[in-house]
Amino acid sequence: MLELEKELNASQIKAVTLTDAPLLVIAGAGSGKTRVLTYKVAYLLENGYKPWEILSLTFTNKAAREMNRRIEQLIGEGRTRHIWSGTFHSIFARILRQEAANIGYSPNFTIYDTTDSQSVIRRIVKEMGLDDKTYKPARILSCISEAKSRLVLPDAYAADTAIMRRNAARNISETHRIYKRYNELLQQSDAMDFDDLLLMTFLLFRDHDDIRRKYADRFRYILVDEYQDTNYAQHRIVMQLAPGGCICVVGDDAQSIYSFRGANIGNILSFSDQFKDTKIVKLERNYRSTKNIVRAANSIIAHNKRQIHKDVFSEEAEGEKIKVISAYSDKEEAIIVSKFIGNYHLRDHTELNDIAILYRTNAQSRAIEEALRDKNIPYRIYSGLSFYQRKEIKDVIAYLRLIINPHDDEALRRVINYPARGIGSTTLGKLQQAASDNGCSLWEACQHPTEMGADLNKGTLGKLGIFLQLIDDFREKEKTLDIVEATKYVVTTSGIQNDLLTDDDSESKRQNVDELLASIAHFAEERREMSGEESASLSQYLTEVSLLTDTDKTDDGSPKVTLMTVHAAKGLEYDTIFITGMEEGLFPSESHFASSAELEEERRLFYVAVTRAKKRCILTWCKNRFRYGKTEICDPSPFLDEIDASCLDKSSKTEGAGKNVFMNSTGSYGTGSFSIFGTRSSKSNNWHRATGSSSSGGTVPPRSTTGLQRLRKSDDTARNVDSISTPNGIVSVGQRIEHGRFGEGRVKTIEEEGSNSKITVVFDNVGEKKLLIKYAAFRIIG
DNA sequence: GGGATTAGTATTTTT
DNA sequence: TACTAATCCC
Repeated sequence: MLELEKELNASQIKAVTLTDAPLLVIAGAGSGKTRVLTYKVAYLLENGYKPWEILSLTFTNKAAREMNRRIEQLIGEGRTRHIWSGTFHSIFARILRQEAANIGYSPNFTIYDTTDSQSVIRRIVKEMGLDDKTYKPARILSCISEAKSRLVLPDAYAADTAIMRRNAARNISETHRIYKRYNELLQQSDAMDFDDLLLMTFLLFRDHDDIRRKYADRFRYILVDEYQDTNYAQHRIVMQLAPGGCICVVGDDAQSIYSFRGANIGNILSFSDQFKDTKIVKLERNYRSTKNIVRAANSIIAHNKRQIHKDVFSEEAEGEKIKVISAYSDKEEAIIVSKFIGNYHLRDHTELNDIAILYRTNAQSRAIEEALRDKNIPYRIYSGLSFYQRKEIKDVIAYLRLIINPHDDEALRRVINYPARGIGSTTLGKLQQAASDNGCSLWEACQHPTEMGADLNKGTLGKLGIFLQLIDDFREKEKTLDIVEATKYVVTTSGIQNDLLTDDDSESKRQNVDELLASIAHFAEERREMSGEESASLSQYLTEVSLLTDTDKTDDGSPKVTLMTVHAAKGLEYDTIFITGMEEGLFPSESHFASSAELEEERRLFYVAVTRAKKRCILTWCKNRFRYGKTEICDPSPFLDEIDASCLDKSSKTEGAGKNVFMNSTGSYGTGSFSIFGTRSSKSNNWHRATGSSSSGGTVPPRSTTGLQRLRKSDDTARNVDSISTPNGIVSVGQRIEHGRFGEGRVKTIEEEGSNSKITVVFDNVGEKKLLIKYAAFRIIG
């Protein structure tokens, strides 16, 4: 039985138990939003709703997982399995695969990522003979993306005079033709881009009311998290699915920071106009931060005009004042931050895991990384480039994509001559021409090149034939092998393995391919656990991977300071937060001075940054910043003046500035003075990036065998041992550990198998599970 | 087909 | 400055 009164405050209880009217929950920062959502699901389940009648939509995989974990914790594992819980994109991809026949797609359609989409556009621009200086792929794609997220199809796009006029003004008046052609090519390749997953779902429901009704009837209750971040398409689909208003959306307009990606703050501001008789519940008590931080944050956001009024308050301690510190340069700024961290760690015993350094742009991380390295402070960094964006990974995945969907032109182009097999750009050009002449995919053109008018010589035809046989062979093998075996087969047979082995500096690439294989194994294992299916399909894996980002990658959890952009920090919290680069033109970003709407978004971004802090918040800015190869003179951010002066530590300003003069003239501190972790060889990768090539970097001793050799060896060299070194410390048989999802348990056996080492653990509540050390999130408790 | 040079460009990026 | 992508040349 749920004990709501004990666990929740009055407005939280209201948000949980109100189920007979459309509900808008305005959840201030740190107000227990996830708590409310999980309790609400539990409450629904206790009040007659079946798991499969609940649809829970989030924006990130991480948020989805966190929700599921906490619901399980609340009501036990078994009952959550059939809840439709996931990201908009993954849930809709699932529906679209099920209903693919109705919209002219196959159930195995490919999901194109941004790179694939841009490459298609690049080709179209070339094909149409347009100037690639003005028709830049990224620019055009963002136009198309914007149109799709507003549910504007190519014909309507071309007919929209406002759009056409705007495009003409921007010198890209042919965009509508590119848009149309782009859609044709995607359809022909049996592929959808990210925006299509939403757009197609909308069209499916709009044009097939029986199908819409099927889902609308099934989902008796719908929950949507982060509603301020929904775009128009998502908003409309939600309306299609919840015509009766059995819906609860949760969000905070003050934390809307993704308008540049189409998020429409209006969706939450006007929610009650869209759904009749909407009830609004405001969660205003902040459980996260000190009074001082909440007051400071309120004073910042008060400068915005467009918002839903709320009184966020804290009942926590008064807390430290916010420090504002100026530095002479970005280098000094970094040194000051690392110095503070050293002090906090030594004097106040602040855990490194409880500290985060935030910045507006990724480029700012470099100086900070250097300063932290100098002081041997370990850090993890969430940066832009995803593991899955790496060339070697994309290559392998392209082969897998081709197995599932041979019409996937982008995958075919990627691998037709990798590894090199003598099918160069000339041949590809001819095939491409044949394909567009015949309105078919490249794959079909490859099947009958001569008939389709591609004039290839005997030798080339032979090479092409070998390639086609290779892919056919893969398609055959895929039917019988499980996904890990199939992928290994692809890596060895395609020649990728050989290519990576003959290249001396491919060590990290080999490791990455290894890691990919491990992640596939992990995926298969997880699927077996979750759904009880015998084996996961390649198609499922590819869907998951294409909708995955690097922030979803697991980390070993060892003590490290976290570095990331403010955007990436949304939804997270830390005891101590540094916000660096508080300069005019950087934060707020200079391109945002033009419109007040954009300045308000920057201000919300600053609000998000400050409200990440539980106890301590330090703001830094530099008088000089090195940008684009030049040192620029900077003024402090106007946002600094917007903070209520009573929340600021007055002494910090002068103190910081004074010291900087000293540091500037001396260049740096001695490296040993803040070496809190002893000296480590800079070669050993103690500070590996979250997106880095090796997830076992600092703790597992380096091996001399190459990645692929190790991988194959590890299959038959698995042996049982008594203890093993893991990123979380040494684990021995008989020890107790705590796992993020399974709770506490005792280690039964350990299989040493290189990077694929596993431990078998008997969990108190969920029984025996095998965990892959590399990925499992656990800690030793005894 | 692949290495080397050069030109261009540079927020934020849940999917 | 530093990275990527496109093109050039062998």
